[in-house]
Amino acid sequence: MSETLNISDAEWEVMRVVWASGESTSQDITTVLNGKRGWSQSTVKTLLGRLTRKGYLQARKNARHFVYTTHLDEPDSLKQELEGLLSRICSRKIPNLLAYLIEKTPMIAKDRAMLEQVLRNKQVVAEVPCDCYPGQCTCHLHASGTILSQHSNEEISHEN
Amino acid sequence: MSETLNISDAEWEVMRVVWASGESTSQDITTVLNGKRGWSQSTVKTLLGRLTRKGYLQARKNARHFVYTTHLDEPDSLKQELEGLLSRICSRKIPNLLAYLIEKTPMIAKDRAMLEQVLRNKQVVAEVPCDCYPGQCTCHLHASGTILSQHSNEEISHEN
DNA sequence: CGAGAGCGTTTACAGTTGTAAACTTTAATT
DNA sequence: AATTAAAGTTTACAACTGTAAACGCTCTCG
Repeated sequence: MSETLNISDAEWEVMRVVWASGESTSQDITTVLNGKRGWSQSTVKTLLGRLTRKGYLQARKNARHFVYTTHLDEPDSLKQELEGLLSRICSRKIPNLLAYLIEKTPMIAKDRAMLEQVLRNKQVVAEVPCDCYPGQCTCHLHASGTILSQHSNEEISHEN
Repeated sequence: MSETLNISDAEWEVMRVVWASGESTSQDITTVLNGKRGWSQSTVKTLLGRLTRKGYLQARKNARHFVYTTHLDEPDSLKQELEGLLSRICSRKIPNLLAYLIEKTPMIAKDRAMLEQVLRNKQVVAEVPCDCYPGQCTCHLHASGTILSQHSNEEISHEN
């Protein structure tokens, strides 16, 4: 339905306030972000405008003022942003990345137990296919026709 | 030493080619990215220029042409980009995010075993502190002075 | 040695982002 | 009803991105 979610860093700061309080006035948000980032009311208002235009926030008229709410879910939104980043590397390398994340994330015993449980239930496959475009991953080095010509002695054909 | 790594999506496409082949000429890269994204030689050259200026790529003069290399490590670079995203949510919520990532990442048995091992070795703490700025996380709702003023009690909910 | 091929550099240009001032509309107060 | 304060809207503007054409230097081939 929605296009790819696209929330900038500054916009995310605003979203966090809305997510935290459920409903926020422009003033609420300004108070928080002025404290955290020193932003002026103008800045927050611009961000609110952009987020509303993008459809990520709804402005509802309250007795005196506008109240902003969102239909977006915070963890879901972050997941979407994560997808983009994770697609930057070969899917075969992602488990290693996960290992790193697990190592560096502080957690309590319950978290660890939960993750262990998830892992225990995890279905594995016989082989994870490399999803990279040839020439962007070493998985393809041994593949048949490598796109790259070995730049050595031969001169190059100029296509167009 | 280096500032926060900052590689845009388009630049990353170029980096991937260099990472994959170790050494690439502008032409190598153009070939790959023309195939994958339809980019012209000009586009690739611009990107190469920007990456070189940022210090992410080195241009070394070979016999006839330039060869680009990098000192950056691909997984490390991605980790750095990930940090930025992960700092968008409360550190207490990260384990749940990890659970999601584990679930959705296809892996082979060895990967799962490796992750299980990592988890087994994982040190846990008694409590994970909320690292959010007050007003940006519900962890702070019960904290003493809430920054946000409660806006009026009367609710106007015209939800559709 | 001159011409063309190849490659890096400069310039271009629209769209997004970060930050904010100025302007306008609306609602509360006197 | 006029004034004013608050909130939304418009305008601003530089930096960064995505995409690419034009320009210029150098190396190689004839």
